[in-house]
Amino acid sequence: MTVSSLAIASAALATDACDSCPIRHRAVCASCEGEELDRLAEMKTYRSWKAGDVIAMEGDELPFVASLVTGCASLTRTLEDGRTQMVGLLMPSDFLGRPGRRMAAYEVTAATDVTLCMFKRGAFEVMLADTPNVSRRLLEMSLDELDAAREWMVLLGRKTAREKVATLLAIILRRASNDAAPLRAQLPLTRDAMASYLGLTIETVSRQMTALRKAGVIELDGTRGIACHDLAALLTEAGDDEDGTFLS
Amino acid sequence: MTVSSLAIASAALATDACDSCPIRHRAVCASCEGEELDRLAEMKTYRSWKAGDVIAMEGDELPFVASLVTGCASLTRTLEDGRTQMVGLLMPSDFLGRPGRRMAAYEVTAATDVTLCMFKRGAFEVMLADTPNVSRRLLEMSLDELDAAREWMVLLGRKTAREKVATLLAIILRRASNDAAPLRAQLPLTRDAMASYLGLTIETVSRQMTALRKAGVIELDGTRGIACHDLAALLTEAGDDEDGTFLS
DNA sequence: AAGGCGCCTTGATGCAGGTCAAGCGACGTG
DNA sequence: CACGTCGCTTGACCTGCATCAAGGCGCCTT
Repeated sequence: MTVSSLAIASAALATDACDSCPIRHRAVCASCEGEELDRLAEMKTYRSWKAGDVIAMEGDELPFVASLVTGCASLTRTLEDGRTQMVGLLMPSDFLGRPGRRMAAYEVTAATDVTLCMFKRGAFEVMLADTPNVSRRLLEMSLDELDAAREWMVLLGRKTAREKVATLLAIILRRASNDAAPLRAQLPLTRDAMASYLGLTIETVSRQMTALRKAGVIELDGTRGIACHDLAALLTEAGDDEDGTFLS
Repeated sequence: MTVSSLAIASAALATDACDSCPIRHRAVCASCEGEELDRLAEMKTYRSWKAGDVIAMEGDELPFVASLVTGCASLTRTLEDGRTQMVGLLMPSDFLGRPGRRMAAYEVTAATDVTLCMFKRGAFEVMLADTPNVSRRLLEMSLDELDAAREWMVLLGRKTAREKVATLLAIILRRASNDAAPLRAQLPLTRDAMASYLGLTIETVSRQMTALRKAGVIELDGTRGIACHDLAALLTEAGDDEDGTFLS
């Protein structure tokens, strides 16, 4: 409403990680007009967690919805006997919390240090109801997540351990480095978290990582750093080396 | 707009499977007002497929969105080497097609005989844009599907073959019979489709079905009929019978 | 009636990935 | 410094499911 809040809004529009938008993405900001941005700016608060912190347990009251600003968080489901499967991996600009449902359906854990931009449910849902641009964007984001979940199901149901690990590494490498070989990244996940993502055990993940390294398709730098000159090789040739060239 | 179309709308409201609503569900119809129902009635057309028919291949142009009226259809993804994983199972009132994307992202196959209620994309999207009730309902449905996909991921990633089969049977039994033991159903899926759903082979599905029958937790009637007096037993005790009582 | 086909079941065997166990390097703490 | 812990790796072994193969049953066609 005031000149200063509009100035903040314009500044936000100049970056990809828009600061004033619940969905934290330029595509939305571009369609948010002044008044909406003002309302959002008044609703939001920030909060941070350390790597490993549990942000919410399954069944907890989650009195906010939020947009992930920095870091990486996971959604996991645990069966009665303790088996656990990751079912969501949130990266910056991803949305957390379901409008209209206060209970957390999954355990939410900070994989790395995390900052959330949080909105009180009441205010957010009022805004959703009378801001078609934002609700349409939220629908798009849900459908993108559904597509991602379906790709993930193919991975869980049909891929071999080596393909699983290669696929996950490729996803992370692509997100981290915007092209320009060699692709490099710091893994935001522990081996445990990777195993949970992939439906494998930690030992199998570890073995496949060293197998990929020995096959020459990736390089490891310490326990978190990875590099890859050829994503295609990672994804297709992974599992060759039949003559054992790299093992001798 | 006319008296007769309003009459049709009211009649539709009296049943759960609403005939005039793109989302085919009373919850939506209850929030759809007269004018919207009229517009929907003018947009829709019906079309049927036989069991086994391919409704759309991955990458096909899908010039409509639709609501599944009767029967059961599957979404599947196939890897380059032919491995295939089901990633969606549509039942009556489920929605098919993504607004804003004309390409089919998955192969759509009729599991049983199927009828779709179809809407031209252009008209549907115009209506979406200025009908908040319907677009909100579509968001809810997407989020429900996302939850279902995540349950499915737990199944694919962490459950044993026996648990997988038991879980699928329980889902079908619950949908088919509204309580009142013994639960009975005709499976809408072939063993092949079940294997595709579960990330297993057809042989393993078959073996687990007979194991569950021998353990006494289900009965089989021909190849498609199943019954179960005790869902809890199916889901928890599945895999016991350690002393072989039922095998002697 | 014979033959063929689609769908399902059952058996024998092999292997990918799980399980159990040991050890290693980095880091923090008394 | 010794010690414990945490995250990771590696090895040895085992098992659940895939694979390969055969056969049964219902149904259609000729």
